[in-house]
Amino acid sequence: MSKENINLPKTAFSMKANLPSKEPSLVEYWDKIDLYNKLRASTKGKEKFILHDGPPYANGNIHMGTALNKILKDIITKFHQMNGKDSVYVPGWDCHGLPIEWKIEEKYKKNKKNKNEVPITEFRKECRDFANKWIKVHKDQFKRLGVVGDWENYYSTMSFDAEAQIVRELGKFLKEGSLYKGYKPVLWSTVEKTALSDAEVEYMDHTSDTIYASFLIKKTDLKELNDCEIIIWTTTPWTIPANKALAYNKNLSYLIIQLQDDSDFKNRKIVVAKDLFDSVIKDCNIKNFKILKEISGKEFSGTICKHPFFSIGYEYDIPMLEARFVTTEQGTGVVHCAPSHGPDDFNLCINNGIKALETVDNDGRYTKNIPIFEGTHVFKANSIIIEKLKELKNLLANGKLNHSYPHSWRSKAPLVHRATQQWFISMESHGLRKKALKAIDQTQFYPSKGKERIKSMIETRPDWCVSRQRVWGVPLPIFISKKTGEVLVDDQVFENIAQIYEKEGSDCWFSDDPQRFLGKKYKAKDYEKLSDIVEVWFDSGSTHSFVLEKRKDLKWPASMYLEGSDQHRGWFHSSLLESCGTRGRAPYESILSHGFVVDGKGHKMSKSLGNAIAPEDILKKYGADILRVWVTASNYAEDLRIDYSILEQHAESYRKIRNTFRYILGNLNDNFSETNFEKLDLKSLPELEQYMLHKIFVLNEIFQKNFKSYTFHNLYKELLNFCTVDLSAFYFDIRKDTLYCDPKNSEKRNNCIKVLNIILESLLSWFAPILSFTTEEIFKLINKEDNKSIHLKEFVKIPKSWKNEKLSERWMKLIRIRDFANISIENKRMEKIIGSSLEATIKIKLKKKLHDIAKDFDFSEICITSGAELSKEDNITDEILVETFKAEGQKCNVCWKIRKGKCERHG
RNA sequence: GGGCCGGUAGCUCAGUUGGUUAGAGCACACCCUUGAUAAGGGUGGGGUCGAAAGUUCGAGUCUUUCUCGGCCCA
Repeated sequence: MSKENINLPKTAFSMKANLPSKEPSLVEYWDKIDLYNKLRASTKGKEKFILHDGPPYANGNIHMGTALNKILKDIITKFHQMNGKDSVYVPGWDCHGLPIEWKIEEKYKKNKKNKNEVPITEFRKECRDFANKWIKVHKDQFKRLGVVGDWENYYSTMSFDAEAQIVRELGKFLKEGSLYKGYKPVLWSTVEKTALSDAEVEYMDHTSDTIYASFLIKKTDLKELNDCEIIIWTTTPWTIPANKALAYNKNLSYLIIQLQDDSDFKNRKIVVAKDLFDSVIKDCNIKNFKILKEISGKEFSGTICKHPFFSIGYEYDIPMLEARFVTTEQGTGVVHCAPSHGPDDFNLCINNGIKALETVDNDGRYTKNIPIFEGTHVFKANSIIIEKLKELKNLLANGKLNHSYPHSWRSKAPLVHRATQQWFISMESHGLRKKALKAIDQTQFYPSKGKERIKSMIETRPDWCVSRQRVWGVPLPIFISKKTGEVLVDDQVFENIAQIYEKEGSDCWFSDDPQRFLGKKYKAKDYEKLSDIVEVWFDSGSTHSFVLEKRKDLKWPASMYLEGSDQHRGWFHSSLLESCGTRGRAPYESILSHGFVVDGKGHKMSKSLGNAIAPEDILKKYGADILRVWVTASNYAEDLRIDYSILEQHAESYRKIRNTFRYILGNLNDNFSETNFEKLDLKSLPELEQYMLHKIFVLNEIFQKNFKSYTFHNLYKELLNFCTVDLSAFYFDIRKDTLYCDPKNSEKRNNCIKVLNIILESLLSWFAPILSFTTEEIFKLINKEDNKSIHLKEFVKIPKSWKNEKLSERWMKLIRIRDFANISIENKRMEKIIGSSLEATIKIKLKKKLHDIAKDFDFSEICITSGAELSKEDNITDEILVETFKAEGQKCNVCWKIRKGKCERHG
């Protein structure tokens, strides 16, 4: 007998995956067979599942976070598709905004070209080209990950119909009256010359000048305060000229102190909070002093001070105002208020009838409203202000402080608060906050903690500032009457603008005659045309209107929005507000948020730490399916760790899965035949096969449960365990004998082949959304027809009849006996009495109860030994006792079993 | 600095309403196999659950503080 006479596995499915070189050809294949449209056709008319793509910014190569995001989206889309829904995925890109504008400006700077000399439409064209270029790059990178979507008809926020629809959406807010003109301090970058959104600000350490300055009391109701000086502390001396008020806390105690050191302040009386007294004394190096009196903050009421620059033209009154935001964390317990330069200051002043003026221009220079210092840049003003205070003897002390301070994320330059004219959507005027909170309650969150996160943000957020003083964006469609100062609100005008944009885009707003937009009803000379653009969060917040609503293949609201957890403040947030403002509900039914990709130690990835991994490198080394395994096996509710050792581990489990497939394919000789699950005659199968079908039934239940809760990492673990524990180490190992050594036409072998077919079909469908490439590779091997794909299949439907708890319980007991046998065999193996388990014969002693269950089974088969004797034995300590002996006799050349005399099967 | 979330074996993850010696797979060690072979099988050693304190008859599971990490905000 030789190897030719037994049925050894044979397959074209290689053990080595070679994913990096194999995967790209599968991407081509999907393109070639037009998989996306085939998918649409295959589920036409079925219930839709719409995962609306959150648009990535069309700039730079994708990073791990993007890869994670897209793979997760693809997995979910495929799951729903295979679950029988029409699961449509339309990818999109976010295109407007500062980062691209900045890139183009940099290019100009390199070429020594001045941006202001370039026509605005030309500049915008370059921005558009830039975005288009990156969309193309991204598209290929996403496809390489195995992501299937409508790549030919993607959406972008800069498409003409998007720009048109954004105008219509803004029109709705204008018409309603919730979009209003405001005058508020915003964080302003004097480098980029623009206001920045929250997302564009980053906090970094910064060393500021600090000063203790004095404000002489001019008028007070408390006689002890006469001739006293209020001391304030600030880290922005340059805001002193814009000072309009002082804030105190009525719940604090304050001290009046007479200074006695030899200095400018000798014998002068100062006032500071009692709790901060020690730190002020220390900071200002005060040695000799006398505490004259302790007063309550309440007693400041009605007090008026003089500006420290009173004598040089700052002659206005500085009232003291009560404010809760004054604390004793640092400073003096009195806060200097410049309404143009801080939100707290602004609110306090406006509530007390003090208006903010334009004190600093776009470039960061003092305006004419700042006497003496006009034209000075605020970043150069500190030393000048400090000198002037010193000269006027109103500087008690100065120093430096290193603290966290807002910077531009792009230029890294420090920012300032500056009052500018801006356009806001009110959270209150038309109940937007209330609507949004209600919408959150009606939304399903995965994981559930996302709900509280976005809720607390909506509860406390201020009005939405939607204007930007830039050029690369959708222009605010606003005309202001020169006569009345009123905003023009007319549906016909908005629609006219929208229709123009639909044809040619929004560039024309900047170049064309305003009359064109106004139509015949109004005269251009009566109106001022705004040149602000809409902030980009409004763009992306409107995607639901120009993608979900406009496309016939989609539906509104979306079934799901899926992004990183930072988008609770980003896209989830802006989409919610936009949609609640215009349509009264969220544009999504559910939200799935994932954590961030961090390195193997849980630290964030950064260039400076050198711990970042590029998706590109992983694709080259391992392939996309390994990356997809990493996504699936990780718990996205938390941060996701990745490094090469983690990937190596996932690659290892991939190999296990691949070999599981390979074993099946080998024994089927790549001849797959589909089984009618419902018609399968269970009774005709051996118990072991029935048990495997039961296992498949149970696994399918677990699979469905985890799919519905989107807990893919648990699902993957179950699949992997099935492959390793139930198949490789158990079923496959036991059935090798039958598969290899029984005749091809034997009933037992055929039954096993039947089950292998079922296992193959099940595993393929379960793994298809995850291992999109590998399952397709296998599918192509076993399906000779052209133009087919595993992704066009549905998940297997497992008949309830496969469930057999009684049989399962029985087999769990048999497996326990097998475990005992293995330990006994291992002992003999360690003693070098036997090598392979087929060299052993075992004697199993069982107590009656277990014996009754086990007596009809052949344990030489279950334990892969040459012989097994079963006996009833009640005099044993354990329930089970297994003894192993060296099998005696001759080894059969075919099945390798050792028998005295001839082999029953092979003679 | 504030808010939220998290820290269970080397790795990825389970641990139901607090209750028997904390689980799985992978990795590791040793052995076997050479008819899944750059594969396969068996056995085994690893955590006291980020740290401390507290509540309780009893805590990975509740409370507080601290620490580390992440996200968001200032």
